[in-house]
Amino acid sequence: MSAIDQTADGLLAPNLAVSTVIFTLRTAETGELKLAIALVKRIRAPFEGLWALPGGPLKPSEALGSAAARNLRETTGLNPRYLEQLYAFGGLDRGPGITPEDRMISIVYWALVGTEEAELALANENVGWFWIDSLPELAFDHSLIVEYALWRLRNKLEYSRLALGFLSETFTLARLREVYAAVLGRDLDPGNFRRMVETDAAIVPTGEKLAGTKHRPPQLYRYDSSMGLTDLGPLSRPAISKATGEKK
Amino acid sequence: MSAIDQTADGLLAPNLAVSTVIFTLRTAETGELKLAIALVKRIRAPFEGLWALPGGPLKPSEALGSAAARNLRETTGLNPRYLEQLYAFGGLDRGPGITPEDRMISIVYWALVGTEEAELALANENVGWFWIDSLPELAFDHSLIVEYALWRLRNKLEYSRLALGFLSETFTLARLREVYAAVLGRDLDPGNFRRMVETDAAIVPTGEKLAGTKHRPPQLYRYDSSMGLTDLGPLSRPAISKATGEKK
DNA sequence: GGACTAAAAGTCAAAATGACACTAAGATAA
DNA sequence: TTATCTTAGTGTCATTTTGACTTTTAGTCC
Repeated sequence: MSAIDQTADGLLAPNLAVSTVIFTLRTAETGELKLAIALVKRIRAPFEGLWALPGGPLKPSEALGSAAARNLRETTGLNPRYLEQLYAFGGLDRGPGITPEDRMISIVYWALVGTEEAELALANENVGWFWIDSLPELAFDHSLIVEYALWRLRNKLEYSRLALGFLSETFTLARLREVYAAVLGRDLDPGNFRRMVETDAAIVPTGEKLAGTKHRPPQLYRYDSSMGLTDLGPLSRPAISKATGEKK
Repeated sequence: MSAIDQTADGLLAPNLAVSTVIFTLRTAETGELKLAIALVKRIRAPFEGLWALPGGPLKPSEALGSAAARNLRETTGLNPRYLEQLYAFGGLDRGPGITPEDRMISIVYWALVGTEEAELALANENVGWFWIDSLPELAFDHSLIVEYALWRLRNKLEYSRLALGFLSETFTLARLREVYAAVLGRDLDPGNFRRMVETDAAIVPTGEKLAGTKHRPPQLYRYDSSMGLTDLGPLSRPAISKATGEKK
């Protein structure tokens, strides 16, 4: 049961796993949107009984991002709206009682899933959503990982369209503003927020209004998905050696 | 010589390597600073004879960042001024002729080394500096990796103090501006640049001036290193499971 | 002393930002 | 039928930030 094996050239190959921080927004009892993540309960040592990030080993002929997406589907039954690599954690101090022999390299992704879908996600005694502001004790160094993922999410939200990853096809500006408020943890001025969104060519009015409110009916907007939620630079292109570069 | 081995639980563990994109600035024949990276020549298949990023396997009880720093020392004889994880590349299409059995996961770091030190770095027929704007054909998907590292460097330069990673203890504003120009590939207005730097409390005048110029002697500045070159968020803290969190 | 060079300081208009006030369009209550 | 409530949507204004540019300063070189 050792996590380490001898490779052909005499070096020790540490075990490799892919985990994902899955964010969603859910409606709290107070009626406001709140940020939550998906956790699974560990059913074996170490840290048996504690909550941890969903994850698993990497399959032999599986790309890293595919492994994260598969894992997300298997634990929540959902497809991510957005998926990005977060960081590779491979320190030797990833938890008390972890010896260098048990050493584990985790390639961690983070994902956004829609508010509506998240309600339908499978949840049982071993899988569940947890409010980001009141997480239980987590296994390994997963608390740090979640903290870092949250930091990235908050940063990116301010200079990208990531917020749309939480919403469905059409939405009102008030709803979009709620997303920002929930993630950033502070309210935004409605007027200034509207000005900001209107300068973004990727967010366009549908022409229809949302009926049934007890006040003036708001305009519905749509996201022009040809523009992408964020700028990943060269990584958005397929990975091809410019050298002998054929293949597409 | 297979790159894959059977682990105890029956899964195949892919080989894992750590590579680094090492940036420096060097003085070109024209006298201006230009961005360069360190490459090593491959002495075995695949891609034998082509240039590649310096890297090597991860040692059993070595942290990922330590492996990158060690590797940097071994290939250039230098210590990095700045070192940050870039990305984990683990796709199945990392180069022509690479089968799923040869699959390799590369955890790539990027580093900055000082302009002065870089001149002293070891260079022979198998290691050398290459101008970023005229790279040779690279092995594997290393062209993409370099492109991505450059994109990150350029982005971070604009909202951090990373430029100082290329310079030594004291420097003039003109020199610092040269660094920006070299990395970003465009000139900056001297007046506006000065205004920007002067709002940064981490860059302070030493009180001394640089003599020997054929014009008005410029003020020397120093970097207050208590502030850090960039904000890495929660990752700047030591990784400790909040759970049973002792250890420092 | 005059020409030359880059340092350093200053000017100014345009653009972006933050804090508000005001008007519009519906539902609901009197 | 009219007043009230609530949020949508528009408009204003002062402050800050940004980019382009001018002027003055302190040295070297001839």
